[in-house]
Amino acid sequence: MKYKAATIKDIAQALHLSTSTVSRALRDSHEISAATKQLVLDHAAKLNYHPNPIALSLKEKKSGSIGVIVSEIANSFFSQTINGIESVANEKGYTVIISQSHESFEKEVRTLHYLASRSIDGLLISVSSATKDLTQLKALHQYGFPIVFFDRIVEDIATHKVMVDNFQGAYNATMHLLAEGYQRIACITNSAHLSITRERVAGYVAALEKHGISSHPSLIKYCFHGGMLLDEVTAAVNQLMKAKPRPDAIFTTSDKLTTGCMRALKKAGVAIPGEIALTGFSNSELIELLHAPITVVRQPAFEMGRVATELLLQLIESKRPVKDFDTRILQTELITAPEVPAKKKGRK
Amino acid sequence: MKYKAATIKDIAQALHLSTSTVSRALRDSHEISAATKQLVLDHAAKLNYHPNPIALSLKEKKSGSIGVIVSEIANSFFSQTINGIESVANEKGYTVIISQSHESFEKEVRTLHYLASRSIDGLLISVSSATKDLTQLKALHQYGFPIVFFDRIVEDIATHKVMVDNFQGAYNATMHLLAEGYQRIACITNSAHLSITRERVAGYVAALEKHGISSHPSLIKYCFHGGMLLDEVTAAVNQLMKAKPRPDAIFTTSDKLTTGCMRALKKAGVAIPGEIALTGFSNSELIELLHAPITVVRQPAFEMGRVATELLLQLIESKRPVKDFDTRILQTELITAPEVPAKKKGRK
DNA sequence: TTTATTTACGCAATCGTTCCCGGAAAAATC
DNA sequence: GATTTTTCCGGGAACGATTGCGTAAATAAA
Repeated sequence: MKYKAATIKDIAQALHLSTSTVSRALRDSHEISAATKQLVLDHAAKLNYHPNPIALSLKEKKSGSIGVIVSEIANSFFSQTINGIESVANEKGYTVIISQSHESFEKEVRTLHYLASRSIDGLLISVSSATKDLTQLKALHQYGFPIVFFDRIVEDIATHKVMVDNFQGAYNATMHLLAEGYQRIACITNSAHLSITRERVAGYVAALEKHGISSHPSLIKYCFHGGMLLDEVTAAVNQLMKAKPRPDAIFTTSDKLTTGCMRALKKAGVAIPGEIALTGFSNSELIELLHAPITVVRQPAFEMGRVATELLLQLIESKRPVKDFDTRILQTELITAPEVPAKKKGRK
Repeated sequence: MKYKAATIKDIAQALHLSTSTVSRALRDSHEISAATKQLVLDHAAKLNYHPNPIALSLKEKKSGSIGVIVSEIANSFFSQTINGIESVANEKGYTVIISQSHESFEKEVRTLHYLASRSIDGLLISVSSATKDLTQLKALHQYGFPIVFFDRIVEDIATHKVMVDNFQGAYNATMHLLAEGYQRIACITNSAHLSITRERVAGYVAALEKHGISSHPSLIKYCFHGGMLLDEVTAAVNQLMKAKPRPDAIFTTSDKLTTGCMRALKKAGVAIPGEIALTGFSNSELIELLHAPITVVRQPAFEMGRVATELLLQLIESKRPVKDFDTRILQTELITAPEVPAKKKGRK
């Protein structure tokens, strides 16, 4: 199916003009007479002419598109972030190309190569939970390629970064559980490679210590695949349920882990919050409809997307190499569950 | 921040060769000596050379990317569909450019123009609930531009289409409610413009008639914005709750409507399924975690994405104009709620 | 040795657009 | 009427890569 778009040359031939004249007429140059301009414009409209963006890109040495790599689109947090990214990008006339790593390092690297060779002008990335080797990213970065990290940061690479105050978010959530009287709080978290994992676990530990409770390594479960594999989460939950003094609460550090944990508990027949309380990071809009009303840490995902994109475009459009980089920290919000069963109150 | 990629010319100059020789060496042409090939390959690796896809696109007159327009990414059904689209596209070496209409006709038209002028090779689209004017789409189609419709079809335009058996899905869901003894079943559905609305409502009506129940227009509520506006759904629910003989069940025809309806019922303090039963289309993975276990119609979203993309690529890569078009109908699945409260059984 | 055939490479056009020059005709100035 | 200045437009290179064609040298066949 061949579909041939009209070119400047078509207009030129039809009107017995040169391509330069047509080009200038279309760009409303001052050195073209009003009569000729009108002629060209009319004919262009008749042919439904649109400048070929690919030819433009080739000349301008920029594609007008930015790449985004996230682990999963089917994740409230990321889809909200993408909405933020899209809103800024479209405002500025950029196209957004979204790719998913599905938490696989190999897929991430493939995607990275693919996007980079696809002539995108810059990259927004939240690394996969499996990412430990940074050579590819570093190479791209040292090459002068504009990259902005969001959510899951890579500390080693000097560029703009946007994230939430993970420590504080986790701290608040844990403090909330402690305030409700829970004492033995477990934590199910992501791959230990991730910046967000370290920070969120640190916040959790700090909250416990604030209450004079020392954190138990056996109560912190790392899920390498970040909740992508339900089995992994289920295993973590089951191990926790078998601990000698059973934990009375679980704090989860991501969307998939929160819902995965809930799924595992439901399957195991453990009542929330009757037998165990649950609190975690989540941007799902369905939280309030869940069978167990839980308190969640919500991230300003849309805002994060906006900020990251603004920084990236700034990087792309900067005339000279940018040397000092921003790290923007946004605040999370603790959305407390509408009603906490009375029996739980004043448990301490 | 200028980032200059190595070109074929750089290699040619460094090695005192012509660009043609370098190009042929890289493409492993038989008319280049093994020695020269090795030289070129080595130098290309050293410079981290990658062919400029934009230059290629200009020559080949194809961009190697396809556009996708959906109403919302943050919707389980669409994000699953996109995963299917991505899987096929990537297999075949195509890039996917995703855009959202947010159920706005204006945004859809803007996006359409934008994508079309962005040199995509083809388009996959599920039209917005607000789309009534088809001139833009028709123009593009008559122009010979490859388009495949999925989910929300446009009947007037002759091209490949992929959808589920909406009639049957709705019929099954309604029959399920009837089998459980519900008699007065309302329906909350999408904009009346949409193909899926007509078909699903027809399935609902047919099931009622099968049981000798005539459908009441007052029990069918059309939400123009397709659940994007919670207020609209809430209003519909509230009206239904005030009907003289109150309906004892609601059938919803889309993801957003199902959860929106549940939200409205919860706010109104109406118990599900105690006071009213709910069944509807939904691809959300959180359904089983909701406070009210409901039966849902699930669509093979991933599969739909795959099939639609295969058809589109077939259209794009076809040598001559395609004249006869496929309409693929996939089957839905009724996922019945795990346990239905006994009191509801044998209500009739 | 002469002719025919490979082998191995360079030249130049092409894709669609922009933009630097250069220049003819018209208009303005002296 | 002669010169200068505008006005308006065309020629051609450039962006990065591919490819048909031409051709020198090297090799094979006569």
